[in-house]
Amino acid sequence: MAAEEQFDTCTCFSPDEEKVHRVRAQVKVTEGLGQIFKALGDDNRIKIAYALSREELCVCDVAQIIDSSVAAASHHLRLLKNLGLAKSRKQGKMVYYSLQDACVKAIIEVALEHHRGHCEAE
Amino acid sequence: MAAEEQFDTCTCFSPDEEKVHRVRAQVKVTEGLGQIFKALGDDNRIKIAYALSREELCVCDVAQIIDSSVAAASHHLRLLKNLGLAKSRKQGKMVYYSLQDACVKAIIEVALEHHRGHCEAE
DNA sequence: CTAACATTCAAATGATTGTTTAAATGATTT
DNA sequence: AAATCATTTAAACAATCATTTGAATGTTAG
Repeated sequence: MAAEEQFDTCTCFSPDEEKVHRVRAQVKVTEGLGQIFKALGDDNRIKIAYALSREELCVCDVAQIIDSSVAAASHHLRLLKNLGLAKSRKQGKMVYYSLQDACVKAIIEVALEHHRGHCEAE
Repeated sequence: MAAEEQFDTCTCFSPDEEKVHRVRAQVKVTEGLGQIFKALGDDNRIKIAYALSREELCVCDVAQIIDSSVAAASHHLRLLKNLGLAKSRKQGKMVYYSLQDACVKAIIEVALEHHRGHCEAE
């Protein structure tokens, strides 16, 4: 019994082999999608994103809202912008940020709905 | 000029003080919301979540789909379950996982829509 | 009861990531 | 032009998190 040990941990291959291969192919559409969630998966950045869904804000405002240094706020805002979740507008020395589009707002709102428990069970 | 230096980095306090305080209060509704996004913000877990939105799967299936060890798959599934994003059902020695509700599915779908670029600009 | 199997658990390692600090842009005002 | 201010950048540090490994549960079949 040495040749069969090429399968290291689990032997439940045959029963759902077809299913596994099918889903494995479908799952490829999520490529790169994780970054969007990763961006919103920080306590400070979800605060920022929600704040931007309510008002256009400058870096300094954001820093005060999340109670952080300006550098940290700028860092988070740049990340959100680079991922296409936020956009910026320069006016004088100030830079104003807002959400990229209604779709980003929708993501936050649906997640909030789930978080509040207002979801039909399946 | 020593007394004024209690403000460490930024002096733009007065112009939007009211705005900042208002948004700072609104932002509190996002408390705990970051965890949901953090859960979906891992490349393997978003794959798992999307897979579960398509089919009910056992731990072993999931491990093969994301090409990981069974222990790692189990770890991710438990995390999704603990956060209320997935649910499980035991049948014999197997444990079958699926998404918690339609709301979780909606979060993924809206995010996918944004990721594909099918979003009305603001 | 024993053996085999799917899953879970727990500790340790390695990699990612958020924050801090200090310096550097870019823009306005005097 | 010099000084001030908002923002950005970069490097260093601290903290978080995913994965691995090996062992432990709990379930079914012989």
